[in-house]
Amino acid sequence: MLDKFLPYRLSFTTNLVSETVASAYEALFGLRIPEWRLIAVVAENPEGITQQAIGLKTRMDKVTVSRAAASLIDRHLLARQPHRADQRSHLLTLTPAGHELYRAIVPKALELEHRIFSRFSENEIAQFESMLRRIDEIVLDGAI
Amino acid sequence: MLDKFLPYRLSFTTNLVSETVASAYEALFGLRIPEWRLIAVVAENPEGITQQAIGLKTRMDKVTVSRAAASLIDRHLLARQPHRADQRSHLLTLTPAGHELYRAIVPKALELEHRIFSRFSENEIAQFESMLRRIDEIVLDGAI
DNA sequence: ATGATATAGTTTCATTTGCAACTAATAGCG
DNA sequence: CGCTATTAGTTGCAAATGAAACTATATCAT
Repeated sequence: MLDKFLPYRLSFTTNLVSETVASAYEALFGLRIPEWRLIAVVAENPEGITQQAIGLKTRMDKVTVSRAAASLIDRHLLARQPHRADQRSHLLTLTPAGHELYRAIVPKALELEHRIFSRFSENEIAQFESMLRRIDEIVLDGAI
Repeated sequence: MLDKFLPYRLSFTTNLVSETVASAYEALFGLRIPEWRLIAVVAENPEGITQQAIGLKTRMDKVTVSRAAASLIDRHLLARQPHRADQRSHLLTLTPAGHELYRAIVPKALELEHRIFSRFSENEIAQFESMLRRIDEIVLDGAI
């Protein structure tokens, strides 16, 4: 039963992968997963992005986002720009050091991904990703 | 970058699915995920199984297993049999109430799984599971 | 046998997590 | 405008997690 139960298998595999990835980021860059996610999202939104937008995109709790942001700002990897349109929030952007770190992480992340999926063809990888997204859709559509 | 990064996608999807499953188990049976896993594993090992064997199989921390077992024993869903071969451990078995609960959960779990994967063909489901297992192999083989 | 080392399981403690309450700013409605 | 309701983000608190220390039993080498 359990062994063939897909939510269990999914969780099992994800834990394995996440542990691997988390310890690599920690060892190489001193970043935890939420911190790395913020760096990546902010890097992809060079015009700046609010914490709540990050939360929406990644489904991370706003508390998690808040704490990751605070920690990165402390370390001068992230900066807050005033947000004209809504002064409750700020726009997060990367500092030069943040950019540099991002550029250093990306190739390592891709390399790691490549190793984890080393026995998959391009085609299989695409298919796997598409299946994950279909599951997301189903669950998010509330078809539960 | 992040959006296409497979360890991230995997974690994203798993979180969605796990939240769904966890709240269903909690609401329907008052069980947390580790507790449900113990019930299932013990049900599949009617001759009894030790906590450490459960930990090995499921990769749950021994503390998690210990606490889930204690809680289930408190609720008379699980019982400890003496373990002749090694008295540091016990063999966990289901009580009649535990069996009954197990028989009640299984169809609900399958139904939920069915809903989550409703847009997948049998074939796709098999393929998805096999991919997850291949990832497990790669990571567990230390090919990282 | 006897002492040294290892293992099963529990307990303790520190860390992580996320909900809920809070603060500050905004939006909507009279 | 001015009052109420809502939202962005932080802080406080309680629950969940896991590493490390601990207890009890087992194994192994002499």
